[in-house]
Amino acid sequence: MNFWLFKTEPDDCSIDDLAAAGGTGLPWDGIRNYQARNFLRDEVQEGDRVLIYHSSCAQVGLAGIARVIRGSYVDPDQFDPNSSYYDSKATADNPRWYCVDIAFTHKFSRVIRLAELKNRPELASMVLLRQGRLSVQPVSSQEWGVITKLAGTVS
DNA sequence: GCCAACGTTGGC
DNA sequence: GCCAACGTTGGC
Repeated sequence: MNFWLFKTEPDDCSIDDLAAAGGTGLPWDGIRNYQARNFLRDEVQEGDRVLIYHSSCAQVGLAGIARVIRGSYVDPDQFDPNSSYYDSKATADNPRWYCVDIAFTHKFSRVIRLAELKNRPELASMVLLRQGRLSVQPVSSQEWGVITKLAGTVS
């Protein structure tokens, strides 16, 4: 069982949207970055836990927790010319992009702000703080522990 | 809206 | 394979 952080713009899909989707969860699709794709395709597995990060919004930071309920499968949007995630170079025989399904588990009682994460020496090595522009990234079990403690959540 | 930091593309 | 030009992410 591994830990991850997924970024999302809450205007697009927020922790509340995930909660509204219930146990069926939502496909985490539209990832079009190779490094993120490789994590999704090769490493993210059913049962893994996911921190939900809200980006490009008023309250940037960690909003809650989800669980992977379906491991990697081919992202169908890449074949749909009407989708903004369409990729003309992807074929059924040779798909480029993958997604997973996740379901809501927990919403933090407050957003743990990016600034707060930056202030924590224990979190200095978080991928989030060291590398920009990566929307799917690993989280260590130690970092997970620090963060859930900050959130006042045991999960 | 600005802009820094990165990723991708494409000419050579 | 290098690297300049360009596009995107994402905090502020």
